Amino acid sequence: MNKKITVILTDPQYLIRLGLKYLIAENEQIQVVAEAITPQDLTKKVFDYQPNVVIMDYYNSPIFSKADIQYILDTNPKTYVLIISSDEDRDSIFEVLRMGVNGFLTKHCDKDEIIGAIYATAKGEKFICNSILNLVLEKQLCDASKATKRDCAPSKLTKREIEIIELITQGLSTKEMAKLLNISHHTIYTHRKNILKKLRINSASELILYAIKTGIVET
Amino acid sequence: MNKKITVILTDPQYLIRLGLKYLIAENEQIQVVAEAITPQDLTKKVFDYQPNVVIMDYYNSPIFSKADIQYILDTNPKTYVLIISSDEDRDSIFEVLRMGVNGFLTKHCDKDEIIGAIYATAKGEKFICNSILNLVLEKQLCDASKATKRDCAPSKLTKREIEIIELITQGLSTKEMAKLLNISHHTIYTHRKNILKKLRINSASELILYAIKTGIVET
DNA sequence: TGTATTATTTAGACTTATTCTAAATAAAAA
DNA sequence: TTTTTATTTAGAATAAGTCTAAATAATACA
Repeated sequence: MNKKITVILTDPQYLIRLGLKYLIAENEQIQVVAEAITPQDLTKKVFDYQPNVVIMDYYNSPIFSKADIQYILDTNPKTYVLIISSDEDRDSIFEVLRMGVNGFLTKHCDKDEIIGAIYATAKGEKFICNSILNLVLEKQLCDASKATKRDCAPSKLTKREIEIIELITQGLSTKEMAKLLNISHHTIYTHRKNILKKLRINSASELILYAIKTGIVET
Repeated sequence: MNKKITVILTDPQYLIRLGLKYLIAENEQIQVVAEAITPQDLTKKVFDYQPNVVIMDYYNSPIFSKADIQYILDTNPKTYVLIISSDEDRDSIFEVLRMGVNGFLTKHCDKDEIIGAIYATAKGEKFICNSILNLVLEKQLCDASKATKRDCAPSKLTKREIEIIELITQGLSTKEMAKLLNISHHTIYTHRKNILKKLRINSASELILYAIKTGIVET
């Protein structure tokens, strides 16, 4: 009757994976069916195993990007994502929660909270650990108009804009970019202006930091 | 004749402790004799058990202060400290290394590296994992606060130049920097030119990446 | 299908940022 | 003290970036 809850682990920290594995091994209702290291690896294994839960880290410089998480959620309706975050950085928490993940823990959570979160996530319920919950309550996800606007995050960047960000972080000058893309240097400026506006930032430095944080570029 | 290596664990993250415990349990030569949560707890247990190795986290807001580490090292000559750092702590790496800890890992290290580090640390040898080692080698900077010079390579960059880098990575414009430092904007340009020349790079982007890599600035 | 929306592209006039050359002054080391 | 290194600066020339405003291309929508 009660089928086991199947789980895929993706945390890049070996010790965390090991700890989780033993923790889960103590519970007969939950079974780790695979571990994944790369996004490609993960999407393949999610497809193969159709797990109930993917347990995933979320660092400042995530190995698994938001797009990866989104893709998994979109293509596997029965698979839910449980984030175990290493930090309590507010901004990334809200970003992740908006993506539609079901569980959110920190690595300071104890055994009961972790097991509880796995059960809840597998059922498609939300589970957010206390320390995170406090943060969430402090600053409501969307302050005022939640009914119509489900989009209080900074506007999404277009493909071209992300391309420009990549080139910027590679240190290319505006002219070089224009030449490379065979477009006017004015276009580059326009894109950049829109990027800074969308991200509500003011400088190339912040842009690069953003790119690193969101995993657009590798450090 | 081969006595077991005795270890005390102090990491506040439950999963990390659990992972370490199971990892160590697989190795007959190493034995966890205690776990400690608070500094008082730790100093008492170190005194009681006289372990070969104390495995300790080091976060940005450490539960165990530098003074705690120093105290343990000073009062227990046969006890060595192995730091397992979360990788966000780049700035503090150098601080910790100067304190005289013997081992330094990140939580991304694998089993072999961890076991190897415990062995090395227990013998009083140095063990620094590869990712940290690279950082150490890359960073040719002494911090401004009169660090002992033998501990880090002589700085290629001057104090002022590092100051400029910090401001650049904070996203300040040249004019803002000039105003802040009460110097001509030309001076800023000169510094920047020299910085780029010294680091053999060509753009602000690369400079920011450099600053992030070497821990001048946090991501 | 046509229409609205969004993304991508561009120019010209204008402003600001940066480089170059070259050197003076200050601080530290030999 | 002398020498070296660090920090500072200016003026002229050049390059980079901004602003306004809009055209075109691609996509979603009904």
